[in-house]
Amino acid sequence: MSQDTKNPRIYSRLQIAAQLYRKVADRQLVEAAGITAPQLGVLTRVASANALNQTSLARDLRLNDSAITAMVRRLIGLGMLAKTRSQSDSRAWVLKLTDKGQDAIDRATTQPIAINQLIEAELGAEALVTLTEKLNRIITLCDQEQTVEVEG
Amino acid sequence: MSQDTKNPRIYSRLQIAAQLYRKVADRQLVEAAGITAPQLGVLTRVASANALNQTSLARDLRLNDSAITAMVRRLIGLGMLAKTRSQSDSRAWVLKLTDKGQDAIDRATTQPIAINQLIEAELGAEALVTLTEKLNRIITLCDQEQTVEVEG
DNA sequence: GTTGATTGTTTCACTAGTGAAGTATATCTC
DNA sequence: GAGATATACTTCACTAGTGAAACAATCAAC
Repeated sequence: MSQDTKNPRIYSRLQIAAQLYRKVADRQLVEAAGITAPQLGVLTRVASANALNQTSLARDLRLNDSAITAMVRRLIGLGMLAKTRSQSDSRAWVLKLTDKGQDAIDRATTQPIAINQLIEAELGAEALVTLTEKLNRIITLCDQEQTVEVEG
Repeated sequence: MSQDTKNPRIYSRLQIAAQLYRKVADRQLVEAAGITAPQLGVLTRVASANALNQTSLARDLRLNDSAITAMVRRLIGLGMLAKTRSQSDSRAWVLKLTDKGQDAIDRATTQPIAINQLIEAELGAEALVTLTEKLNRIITLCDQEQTVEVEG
């Protein structure tokens, strides 16, 4: 009984926070820009690079190749993204924003997303920094565990 | 450019940390106990209650009713869980652990899950507490945003 | 005691992710 | 330059979640 209140705490808090944050952010983002939070992540990455292929995108966002395949398909379906064959490597695609995709980014950055502002304001700059640091620490530890498993 | 390194930082760090943590924890848990982390969450909740129905379970874990329907179906498929009609309310099911389900919990609590121990050890007790507090703060803020939206 | 609202559960269509296996193109090596 | 290896991407089957709509059983009110 005290076991299931000690150990899983962090894990489950993290899951609940991430899930809930995404749910609320999605709702507000879809309202403001017609896209979800993960989709905005893809679009902004494509916007800031200048000839991105899917494998690099996957690495940048720390996602699976197949997650990117699906993501890109949806975004093309929404008319936010376009892909053309790379001239230097005919296996690869070059991803480009459409006007509609740029528009979505603009709307998402112009209209403030309430939940982001609320969390930033309530936690304060300092707490945000230490929180980010701890999350990064967790990410690093997970990465280590993964490589250990693969090698061992 | 400085915009997409400022605002989405927290959101995306949180998502990446939660996703990665789950991936690693799942791998180690499946190895140790034959179940995933969310499944362990369900089983331990069922174990600690004494006549749980799905709606209460959903509330406890902060999940959708339909997520529970699917979760329970999978766990029954694995032979970890059983459900019988409630005698007091014939719409509801009463969830019960099978021996195999109890066994999975035992194995998950006996064999330490490396990633949990690593994170606890590396962050330290104090940092864990403040991290949990901040995650709870985020959860509360998201809850508020949700109820505001519904009412407004 | 019907009638109407609420509650417990399911189904459906969807997003978002993993991992393994397959295909096609590039690249390295001899 | 032919063969082995690596890389870019897709497909498939899966877990895990959301939200809306439906259905049946219960509960409250009249």
